[in-house]
Amino acid sequence: MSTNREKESPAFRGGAAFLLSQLGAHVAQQFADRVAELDLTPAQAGLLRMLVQAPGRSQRELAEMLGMPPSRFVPFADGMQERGLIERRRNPDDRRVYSLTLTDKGMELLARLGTVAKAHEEQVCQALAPDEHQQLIGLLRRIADQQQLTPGVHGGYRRLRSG
Amino acid sequence: MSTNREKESPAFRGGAAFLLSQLGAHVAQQFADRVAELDLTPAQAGLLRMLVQAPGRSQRELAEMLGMPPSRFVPFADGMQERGLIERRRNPDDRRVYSLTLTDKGMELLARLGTVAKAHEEQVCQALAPDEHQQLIGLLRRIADQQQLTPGVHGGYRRLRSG
DNA sequence: GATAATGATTACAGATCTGAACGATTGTCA
DNA sequence: TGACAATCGTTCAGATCTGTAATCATTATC
Repeated sequence: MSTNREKESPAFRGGAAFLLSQLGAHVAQQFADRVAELDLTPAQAGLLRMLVQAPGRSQRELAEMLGMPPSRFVPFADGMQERGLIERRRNPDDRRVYSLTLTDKGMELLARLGTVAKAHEEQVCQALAPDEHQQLIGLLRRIADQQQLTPGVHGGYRRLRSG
Repeated sequence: MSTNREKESPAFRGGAAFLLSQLGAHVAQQFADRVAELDLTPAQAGLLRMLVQAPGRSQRELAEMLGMPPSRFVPFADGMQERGLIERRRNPDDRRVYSLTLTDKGMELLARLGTVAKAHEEQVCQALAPDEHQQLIGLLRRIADQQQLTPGVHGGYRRLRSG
């Protein structure tokens, strides 16, 4: 039952899981190329998006969402602060935590990021008719929900863990 | 035109490009966890698949397909050879190149890998009815073709390049 | 008011990546 | 034939990246 020529041929192209992984890596790379023109990495772009969705989060929460250890988040946020994109503000209620927010310059860049993301979306889905495009989004959201992925948060800014 | 509450809300969950990237990372991580039980990394699993699809390729070709520099491919192949999964054979016509092939042990492991991949596919697409599952595969293949991705080859075993 | 817990940060050691070089072999061309 | 360039596999050193654990300030517990 392992040599059916008909059953095995789809395996050469992979099922949905393989295609998602393959396309995901491809799409992520293209996005990285695009945002590089704004001097941003995908993780930096992700932070901008996260800060506008829910401002005032602590660094630990943000690091958790981005899938990076807090120790790595510090120099990561440093760079964005030095560029004037984000602001660290001490929380008056708990002076241990920093509340991170976007600066005006950060919001400006986020707007340009939106333009880039829109162009990227269209370039990726060129092959699809508008109704198919919506169909795909629907299917992907159903999977994302069932897999309990946080909407709008991309935890993939880490290397694949083997354990 | 940038503050339509209706138009902006889907952006919070992301379009198809974001979902593909998010789900791709998630699915790739789950696959990594699964194949780890076979003492394999995703890249190693990919090499096994590639060798059965088209045996006798040179290391340089394989490295190219996997998206890693030849210098990194060498220790990568070393490990698999030491485990007796692949074989390096000098090409009689061109003694510079090695032709890599699967050993019996490698093919055996590849069979177990197929079982793992099948279970993974079902787990990923739990949320979808059988016809939706096929629909999704169809849409993803159309995109993959249009984006000129090599069928069955996952070039994402590299870090995201910023340039 | 002493002790434990938490957030941010730093220090450090280990893994990992990259690009340039090297030896061996083959193609090219006078 | 013989010099020269190109290719394949490989190695190596420098740079980069990554996670763990220790440190400091602040807050919760009791």
